[in-house]
Amino acid sequence: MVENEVLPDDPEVDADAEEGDRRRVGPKRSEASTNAVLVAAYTELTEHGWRSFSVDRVAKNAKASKQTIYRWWKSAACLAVDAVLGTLSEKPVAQASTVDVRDRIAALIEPLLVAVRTGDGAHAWRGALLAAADDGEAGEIFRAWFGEHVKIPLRHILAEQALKGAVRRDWDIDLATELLFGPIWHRLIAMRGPVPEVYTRRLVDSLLKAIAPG
Amino acid sequence: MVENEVLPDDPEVDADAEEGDRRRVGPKRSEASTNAVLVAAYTELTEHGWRSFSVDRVAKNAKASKQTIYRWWKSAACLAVDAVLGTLSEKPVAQASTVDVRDRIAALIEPLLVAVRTGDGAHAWRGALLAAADDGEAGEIFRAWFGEHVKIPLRHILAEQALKGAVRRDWDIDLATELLFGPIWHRLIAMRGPVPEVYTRRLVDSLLKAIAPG
Amino acid sequence: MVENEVLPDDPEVDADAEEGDRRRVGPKRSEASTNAVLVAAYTELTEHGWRSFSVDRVAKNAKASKQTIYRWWKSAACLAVDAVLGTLSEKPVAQASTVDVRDRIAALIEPLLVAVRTGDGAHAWRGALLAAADDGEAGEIFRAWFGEHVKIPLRHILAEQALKGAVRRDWDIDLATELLFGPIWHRLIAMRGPVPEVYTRRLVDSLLKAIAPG
Amino acid sequence: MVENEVLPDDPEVDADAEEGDRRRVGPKRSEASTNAVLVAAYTELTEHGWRSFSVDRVAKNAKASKQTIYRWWKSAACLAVDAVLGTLSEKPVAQASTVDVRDRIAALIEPLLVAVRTGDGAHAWRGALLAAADDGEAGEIFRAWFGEHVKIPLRHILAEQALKGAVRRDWDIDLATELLFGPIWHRLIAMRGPVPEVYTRRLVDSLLKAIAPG
DNA sequence: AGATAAACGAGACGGTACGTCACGTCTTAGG
DNA sequence: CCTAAGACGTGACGTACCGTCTCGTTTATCT
Repeated sequence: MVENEVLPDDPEVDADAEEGDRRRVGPKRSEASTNAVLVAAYTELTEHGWRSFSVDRVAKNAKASKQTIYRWWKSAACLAVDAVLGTLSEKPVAQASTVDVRDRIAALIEPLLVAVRTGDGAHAWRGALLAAADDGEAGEIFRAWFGEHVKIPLRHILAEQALKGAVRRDWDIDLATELLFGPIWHRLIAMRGPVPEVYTRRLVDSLLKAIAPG
Repeated sequence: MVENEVLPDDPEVDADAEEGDRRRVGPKRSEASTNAVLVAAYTELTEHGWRSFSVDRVAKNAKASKQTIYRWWKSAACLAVDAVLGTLSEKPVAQASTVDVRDRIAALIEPLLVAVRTGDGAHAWRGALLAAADDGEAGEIFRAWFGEHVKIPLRHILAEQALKGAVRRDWDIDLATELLFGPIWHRLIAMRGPVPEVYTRRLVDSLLKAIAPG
Repeated sequence: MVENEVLPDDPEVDADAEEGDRRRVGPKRSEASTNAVLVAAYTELTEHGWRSFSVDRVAKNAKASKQTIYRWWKSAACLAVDAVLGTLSEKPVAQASTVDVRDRIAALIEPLLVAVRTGDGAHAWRGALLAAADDGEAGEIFRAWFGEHVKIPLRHILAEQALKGAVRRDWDIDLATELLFGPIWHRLIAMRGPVPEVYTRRLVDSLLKAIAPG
Repeated sequence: MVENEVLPDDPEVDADAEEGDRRRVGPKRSEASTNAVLVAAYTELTEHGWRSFSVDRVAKNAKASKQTIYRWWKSAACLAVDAVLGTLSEKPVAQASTVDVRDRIAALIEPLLVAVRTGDGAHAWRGALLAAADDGEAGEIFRAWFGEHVKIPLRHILAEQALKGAVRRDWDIDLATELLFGPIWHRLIAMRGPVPEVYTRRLVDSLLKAIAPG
């Protein structure tokens, strides 16, 4: 789950310091409220899209106060991005390098492709994308998630392939990610349509062809 | 220039009807006003982005009344899309089939790539895309333009190549367009950044490799 | 009725100028809306008092928008004062100097005393007073009204009496008004109670005694 | 000092009951905190007036928690009234009946008149009055104080004068107090201005004249 | 010396209202 | 009949406070 980081500065770092634990007092962030807001925000995206995304409505549906929302999320856009990213599996399983490279790459786009298969999922993801494109902070959150969950794993995979000579020498991680995801955004954003069911193989093929050596 | 078609009633159809010359009287649409609105809308996109796009502000800056805007454009999104698309050259010159295929494909993306090279252009195009993604009508306008100026020309080119055997038999126009444009959207929308200057060749190459026969 | 003056600058002044009529175009202020707001504001005062006076509620009850309220009144306090002062008879009839001085003075406080006789009236007037005391602009409006409808008439009356020798030479209009009205505010504000029914004579007597010559 | 009575239910009543001594344990009310809150509340009144009086701000400035404030004062209005009344001298010295009656009456209004001479004092007192007028409980507190420190002493004085025949037979304590204080409220509330420096004599004179026999 | 309980600072929470902004519609007067 | 100007009802914005509540810490008194 990606959020505005409010972590209480890593207590274990100085926990064994003699006495200097200057810990917060007072009530803690309410988990129930947080979850209700995230769910309501996701629903809001599916029902009203990004342009008509209303924090008032999210607050009402989550039985939360607007103040609570603005306390933990910098903007409506951040909330929208967070709500959608949070629905994806927390951590992609690190895959052994013996697995077929096609499958390993496919695993990076599969969760997203599954999510946008349904109408609601497509609406929500389109909304999150638009929010991330509208708002600087939300963009940061999205790109941070994208870097961690996509770019870094993909870089590992391709670096291995490069060692084997299966990838041209001047391969570029940016080119690779945009070949994998660009087509999805095209369908989702520019064409405003659903993303077809059988699509994974096509994307992986395009990528592998484009960066094949020779 | 793409606009909400309000050209009603094709005057020549019933002009010579027996006495139906119920022709419009009064002043015609003011060209000056139209242009001022389009310019103001473009500026609005570059300065405020799509989320904060304000028709009130456009009207004020264009010294036009809101009524005038709503008379000729169905929504703010339509206006935004129209304002941006209108800045592209009216008609791509139909190119002889003798020209190199790389250059002919490049000509389809070149105007867009040139436009988004500047910060303002990137903001404006990003805004137009978001508007088209937000709003059904605006999406139609965008896709109509895209079909006419990109998809049809590209289809012609690829069909010719297919005849020469330079393109695999199962080539698909949708796959082709999304390979050409997807990466641009990825940079513009998902990464919220500028699009690099030397990019055309890379896109054309990716496409040709992906649809190369064999 | 006392309001933020938006009078269209006295058109008859330059109406007969040859051509320079730079008149406003566009819709005029809606009388219906104005009245509905004033009524709702008065009711709001009687039902919730000044501290809990809510512009949102006034707007809702008047079926008006908050924008409309803020367009014509500088603040909630100004609206509250205006709503209450507007319920008093527009102009006190100018009275002949032959009428008994007691009655002429009584006529200055009678409308107010009648108004605060009922519970609602007392609540409303208390609210208006508090609003005028809270807010600078609202205070101006109240004092302007007070000057015009009370101080000036009272000064005339007392000046006449002074000529007859019925009033001491060093009479002071401020002293006079505060002797007449101070007791009312004491009852209304400090004691938070109603103002007794038979009260006029007492106030007039106190005043006349205090400024009697000798 | 006038406060919401939170006396711990008269312990001596049942203290010697057989085993009912369920006495309080734990820390007592913190005097430092109480004073800090009262000072902060007074400052808040002088700086923001009553309408914008904020308990949050008082708590922050007093380095107290809101809980502590709400534990000891029923409402913001009560706190405001308490903070202002607390600044007046605790007990007016009971004056011998040989002192001149003018001076004895003057002593009842002098502390207030001195307090409102400064800008801050006038703001604070205006605020306290408005708070007392807005809120029922705060009004009670104010009127209780007023009864004890003004009405009762004044009644004694006037009763003595009545015995001497210096006051008309139908004198009324309410009339007397409102003649003494009404003018002050008029200046403070209705005119929103300062109260002039030389004023005491005028008020006492008005009162004595109004209730003089004959 | 515990154990118990209240007071305290801090501050999160569900709410209500604020005053502003923008929406899309409607009204007026001028050309 | 188009246009500029702009008032209107609607509704969302992001902020400020409200009064209640939950924390963990700090006293004070009672076992």
